[in-house]
Amino acid sequence: MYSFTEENYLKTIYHLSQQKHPESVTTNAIAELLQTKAASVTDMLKKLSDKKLISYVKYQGVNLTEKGRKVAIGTVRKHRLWEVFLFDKLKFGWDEVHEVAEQLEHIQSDNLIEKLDAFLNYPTVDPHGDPIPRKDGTIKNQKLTPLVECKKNTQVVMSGVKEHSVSFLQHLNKMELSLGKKIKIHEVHEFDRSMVLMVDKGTKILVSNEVAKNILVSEV
Amino acid sequence: MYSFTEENYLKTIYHLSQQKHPESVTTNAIAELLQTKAASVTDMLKKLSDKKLISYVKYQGVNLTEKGRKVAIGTVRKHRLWEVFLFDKLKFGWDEVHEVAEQLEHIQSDNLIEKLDAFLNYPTVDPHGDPIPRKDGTIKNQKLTPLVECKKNTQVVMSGVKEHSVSFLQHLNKMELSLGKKIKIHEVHEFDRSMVLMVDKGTKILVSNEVAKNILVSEV
DNA sequence: GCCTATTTTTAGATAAGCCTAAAAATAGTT
DNA sequence: AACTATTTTTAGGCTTATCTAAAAATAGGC
Ligand SMILES: [Mn+2]
Ligand SMILES: [Mn+2]
Ligand SMILES: [Mn+2]
Ligand SMILES: [Mn+2]
Repeated sequence: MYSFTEENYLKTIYHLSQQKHPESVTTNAIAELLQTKAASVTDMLKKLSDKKLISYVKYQGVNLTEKGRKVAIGTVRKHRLWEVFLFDKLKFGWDEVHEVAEQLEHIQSDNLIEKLDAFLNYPTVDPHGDPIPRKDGTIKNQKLTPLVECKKNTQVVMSGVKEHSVSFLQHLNKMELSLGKKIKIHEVHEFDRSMVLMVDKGTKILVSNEVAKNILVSEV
Repeated sequence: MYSFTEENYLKTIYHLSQQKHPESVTTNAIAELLQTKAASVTDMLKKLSDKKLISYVKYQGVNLTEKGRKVAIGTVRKHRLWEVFLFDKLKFGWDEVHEVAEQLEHIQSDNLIEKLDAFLNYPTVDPHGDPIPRKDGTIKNQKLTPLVECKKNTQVVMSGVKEHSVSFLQHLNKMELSLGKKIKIHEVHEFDRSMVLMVDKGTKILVSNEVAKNILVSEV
């Protein structure tokens, strides 16, 4: 139905429009996320606009139409289901799944995605804790709190990440921090806002403020 | 490493060179299998030749080089592993797997294929009974016999198909014939060379000569 | 050896997606 | 309101993979 490239653009516009609501998405922002040039983005925006997938006014940025939003969410759904497959079944690391899912998300077969969903037992979140859109396009968005906002002595569960970069995920691997771990905030250092955590009742570990800002937790 | 299109051309040349040995593969044969035009094929042959993937002499047809054969076999390996995944894990029918595997085979990640292979428990044949090339490029080719060559009262196991079309596979579904079934040749009608089979010691079924020619069997 | 049907290649276009460089529009500052 | 820095678009090209139509090569019959 839609090309590899069109799906990538729509997904990118979708992600950007989630970030800075309710502003329109800019040409440069798209170019940066897609690692391409602004001129190329303008070309594609015209094409997507012709196909009624976005509403686009020259120089004013873009917004997804309902039609475009459906395609974008469908692509996000495919991406996250594949990530679950790679992580749960093939034993990829959570730092490795994104790159491969970036390709797999463009395989065209509705039947494939439905069967994959069933095979994975209808997962609701991906390996990074992000929600998997349902087939009908709805998304159950559970609000997660940045670890940094938690007070001393509270008990929480690590449930997501704000930053998705490979280097950040690998850093968490080294710290043996992964989704599902029970975390108790043992101490918060005033000086640099670093936190001492008690993980799964094991040894205490220290995380920097930068790390604590990018870990998302939920109540026990 | 190699594009979607290049992989498809190399795989097609490989399949054609398997069929009619030791002749060179012709431009028209490639065009027909790929559902494209001869002029387009000539363009691609030049490109593949420049990349030393095929040996190509104008008007004389093509042959894969060792380098090209490796890429082709790698693609066949990926295709058949994905078919096993779709059939065994996602419960696709054997008439449905080819189309989707045609896309999945182009996902670029050596790691993915190794992990998929392990997940599937290192299968040796795909859902059509075709051998899966090993990682090192070797292929264990067990010789299968066309059912039509079997004599009355012999007992065999259905182990492959010669024809891979969706309509033939669906016809076999209707007849409840699938890989692994034990077949005893109960009778061979002289008139139209149709055969009466006893399947899994159940009821007798009649298959036409056309069908019997395209079923491959091995000894019990 | 020549003629003809068939196959294959060349020539010239097209479409998608990308690029650089230049021009135009916008937004922020005075 | 005018100047300027930044953003965005346009203009013109490039690459990959296609196509149609025409030209060239080949193979087979006589
Ligand atoms: Mn992608
Ligand atoms: Mn994810
Ligand atoms: Mn393919
Ligand atoms: Mn197969």
